[in-house]
Amino acid sequence: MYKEYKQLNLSQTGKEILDFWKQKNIFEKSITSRPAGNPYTFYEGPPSANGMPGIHHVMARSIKDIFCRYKTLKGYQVKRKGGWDTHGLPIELAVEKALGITKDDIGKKISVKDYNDACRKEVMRYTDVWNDLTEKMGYWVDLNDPYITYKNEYIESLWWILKQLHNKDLLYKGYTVQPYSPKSGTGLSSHELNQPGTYKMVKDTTITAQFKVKRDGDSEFLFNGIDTEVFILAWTTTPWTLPSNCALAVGEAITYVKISTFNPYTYLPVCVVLAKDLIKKYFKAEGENASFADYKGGDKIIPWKIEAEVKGSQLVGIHYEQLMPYVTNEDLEKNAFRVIPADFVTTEDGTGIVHTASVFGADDFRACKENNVPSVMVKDETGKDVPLVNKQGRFVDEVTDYAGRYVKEEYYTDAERAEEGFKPTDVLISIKLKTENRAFDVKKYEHSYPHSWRSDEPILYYPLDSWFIRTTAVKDKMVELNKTINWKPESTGTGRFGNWLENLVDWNLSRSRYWGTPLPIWREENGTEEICIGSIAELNEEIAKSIKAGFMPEGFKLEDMHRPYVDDVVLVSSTGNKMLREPDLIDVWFDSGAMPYAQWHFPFEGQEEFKNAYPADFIAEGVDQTRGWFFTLHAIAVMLSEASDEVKAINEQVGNKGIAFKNVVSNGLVLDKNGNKMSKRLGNAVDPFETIEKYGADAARWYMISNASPWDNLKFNEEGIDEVRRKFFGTLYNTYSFFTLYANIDKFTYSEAEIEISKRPEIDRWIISLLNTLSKEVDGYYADFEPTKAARAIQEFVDVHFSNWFIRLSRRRFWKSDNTEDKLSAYQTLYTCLIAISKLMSPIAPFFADRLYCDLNAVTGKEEFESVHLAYFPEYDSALVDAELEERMQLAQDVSSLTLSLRKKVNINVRQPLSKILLPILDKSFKLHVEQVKDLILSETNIKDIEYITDTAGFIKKKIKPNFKALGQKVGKDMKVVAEAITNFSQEDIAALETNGNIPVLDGKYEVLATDVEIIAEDVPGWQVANLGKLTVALDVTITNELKQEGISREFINRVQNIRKTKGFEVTDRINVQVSSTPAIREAVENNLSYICAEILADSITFVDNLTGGEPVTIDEQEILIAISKV
RNA sequence: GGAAAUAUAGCUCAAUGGUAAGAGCAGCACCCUUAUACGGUGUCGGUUAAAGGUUCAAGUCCUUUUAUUUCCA
Repeated sequence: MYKEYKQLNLSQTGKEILDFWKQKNIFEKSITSRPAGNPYTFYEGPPSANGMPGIHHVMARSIKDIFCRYKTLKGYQVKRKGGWDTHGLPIELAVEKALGITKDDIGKKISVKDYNDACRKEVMRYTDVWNDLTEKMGYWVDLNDPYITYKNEYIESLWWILKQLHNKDLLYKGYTVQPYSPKSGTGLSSHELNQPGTYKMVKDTTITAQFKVKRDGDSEFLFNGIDTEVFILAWTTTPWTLPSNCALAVGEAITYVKISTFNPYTYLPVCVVLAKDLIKKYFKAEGENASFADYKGGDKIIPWKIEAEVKGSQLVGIHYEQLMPYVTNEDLEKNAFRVIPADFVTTEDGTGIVHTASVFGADDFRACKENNVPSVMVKDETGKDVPLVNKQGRFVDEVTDYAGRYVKEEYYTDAERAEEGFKPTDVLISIKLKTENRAFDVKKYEHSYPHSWRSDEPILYYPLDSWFIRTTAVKDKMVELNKTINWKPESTGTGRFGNWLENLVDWNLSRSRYWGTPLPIWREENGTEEICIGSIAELNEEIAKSIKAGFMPEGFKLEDMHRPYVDDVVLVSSTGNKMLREPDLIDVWFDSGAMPYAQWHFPFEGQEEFKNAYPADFIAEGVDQTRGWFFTLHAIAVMLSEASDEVKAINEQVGNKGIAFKNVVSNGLVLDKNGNKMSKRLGNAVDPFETIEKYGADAARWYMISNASPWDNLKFNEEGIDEVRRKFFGTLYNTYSFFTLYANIDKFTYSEAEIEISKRPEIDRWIISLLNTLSKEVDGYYADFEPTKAARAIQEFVDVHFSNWFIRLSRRRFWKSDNTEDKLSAYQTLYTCLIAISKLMSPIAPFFADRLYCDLNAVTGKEEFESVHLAYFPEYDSALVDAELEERMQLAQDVSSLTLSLRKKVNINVRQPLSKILLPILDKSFKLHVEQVKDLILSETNIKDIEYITDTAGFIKKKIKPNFKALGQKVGKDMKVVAEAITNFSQEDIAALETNGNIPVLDGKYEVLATDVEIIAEDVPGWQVANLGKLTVALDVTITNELKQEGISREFINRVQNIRKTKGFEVTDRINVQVSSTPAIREAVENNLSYICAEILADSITFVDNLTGGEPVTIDEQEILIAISKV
């Protein structure tokens, strides 16, 4: 007996199948049953278990799961090692929140050790929840032996990688300009800067400074027609950066003007350059072209005059005199103090020319680097280059006038600021520039400026030491190899990722934190010697030397590679000096990007595993990982392909040019149903557990996959899941219950010999043909990482073709009580489809598919596998595909549909038989095709016969339409006239074209062939007619007395069947019928008695007057009574 | 500011440059059913985000703009 169910319950099915998988170790078997020599490699991007999983994780993981399951069906061995991302800022923040501390308290209120212990616990906090979701959603990944990024082995692999890079000079120390708090002496992360309240309105002294143009070949044009000095004006809100000025930035497309006027403080005649759009900010309209001769120093109205206009691009390259020449050198004189182009320059405010101090602004730093402008720096006591402002925020001694002064007023204590004569440094600079004829405008200006959330003081943008990976050294290779990676969607690879690679800068690895992978670099204090440690063994060797040198205690052993323990390690240099570890941690993205190597503890262990799983065939994550995981995987793989002999050797063996993954699917976001981001705060986040519990994982997965391509954002709507449940799973479930209903009655166990496909009836061969076409299509879609197309194709097949055509039209074949070959054929065909569907859908809906597969197979034992996930993908057999058959079945569906629409139009319902339909013959093969599906059409539409007519009698009215595609090449620009001529063809013209095969148009300019047009039989005068494309159906609506009686008989059958159903009779129960009837109905029933009895399984129908206890029913507006009883 | 994606019916999505822009869902009306909470037929619903351009022909190609989103700065 096939298992029968009361109703579809996907949630319950999911739970039961999950148990079944666990008990029978199906996941393990899905791997061990495939040959190790045929691997398909998947990398799991590690999630962080310190946050709860959301519905978007179900999305991302469904995609991963689908392709892994698909490849298993295709015979590959797909190992899926799980992983956990355990380091990073979110974990630190969670711990700080939980403990109620801030970063400042680390090392004070709480020891670094306790802090790190707390992180270690925090990071696996929701592991159980994650594991639970993984199981319930049906995501198969090996959680028994996951890689965990905080483990010593994992970190050791990272150190090894870093050492490979260090050996090839791909790891170096430099600096970046970052937000910096002098008070607390630390850099701030962008996260910290994004805290609410960090940006505040402040009033700063601002200076529009005059930079004196050097007169030379480049600048000569500026001196045309004037006899004063020429200055470029640049505005700054941070006057303290002026001694560090090294360039002026202009927008190349911006228009600038040269203006003659007087300096408002020295009253000297000057000529200044600024953006044309900003003239009114600096000059009063009344002063324009006023008399220069009449001007006296101190006049309110200062005369001015535009001398010339120039484009920014003309200014580029002009040299100017250093504004505040405290520090200079040969390099600076030669390469700095010039005008450079920059894309960030606007005419929003200031002068349209930006004062650039490379070490005190991120944009400045970048622009100067791009233009090879050196920075204004001094040497400290160790000979290292340092900026003119020290780490406390004070000017260095070289800036003689302000040596030791804080650059920001807020860094002084309130007492100091209250002292008489106290002036902020910015003000002192202003005064100096005013007297030197170098300030054009000085005023207070209120603007928003970031503050440190710790000390509440304005931050500085300041150059901080950082360790970098020289990714730019392998940029070209990264770009080249990226072109060999298959991106889904393609645009993410060429666009977002490709552009990112084109504009690659060196990877800043440094993070000033506590919980993360420590940088394995020890340095002498003066920086002359450094060592990069690549393994624990190497470290121990170095420690031994250090113990010998007396720097470390006897017997020291590093148990945990994290801080603070690792900071206890002091090494000894070749010259006998102490070497301390560089205090930075490395970017957590390096952790996850190194997982191909570190997950196996390569190269210390797992060489075989690594070799068999490198590179990945397939990875998938959200599109937000493009510059995260996707990039770090790619970057590390490409660098190691250059830097590591071990990796090079393996690349050679496996034929890898240096990539980490071959195929990558980057999925979009999951939004709420209104297209808003899901967030806990807004309360619109969908709980994945609730969803799975309510609808089942299969419905959720199918919905997400079938609804939109993975890379489009998904607007998650619960109603959509319900629709999927009803429409797809509901329909499929019904096809299964239909099968079991009759198969159990007939004891069909597929024990009979297979009926040859060629001997099966038309409809069976048709659905088998479609099924094979479907298998091929779906296979192609999965192989091409197009799960949405696969799901939609399966859905369409199940709903439209399988359920609503094949089964509907085959129903009668199952009722027949005798076990004919036709019936057997119907069973075998239906069964074959169900089994194939279970396999095709199993990657997307793994639970229901397995239930379907197992329930069927439990009776027949036709399949040798205990789970659909151990089976193989349906083989496509081209011999079973018959395109013509598929075509004519389509014809049958279309003719039926048109006939039904005609019935509706004239209000004759389907139970009323009609004598015939009329089909105009379009071409010779048409009639042949229709004849083969005639019976299907007739029974579906309840029509007695089909007649064909040709147009020889001039009976049919035809319509002609130009075929634009065919005509386009022929007539080109004459299309409009030709099309009009064709549309205006008379019936005779059309007839002529049909008989001759061609007809001239436009006085013979063109020959129109039959293939250039579409001819449709539009109308059959006097008949009810309907059209669909080229197809036309005419219906004979005459109802003879005989037809009428047959119609009544059908109504009668319908009423009896309804009564059977309400009375709960089995479909096999035989009955006796008593009727109290009108004469008309009695006559109709008696004339069709044997037919009716056969349909309703009646042994007898007797007519009685005044029947008691019968059911009242209405047929043809006549009331009668019917009583039925079991025999 | 840079890069990318998306924009088609109330909703979710289709539509090799080829001329009536289609499905499903939802709504409405009628019908069918010894598998079906299914289905059928009809109806309602569109300035294909906007504006230019290329072309005999544009939802589709090009340019600009707008909106939403993501990543980077």
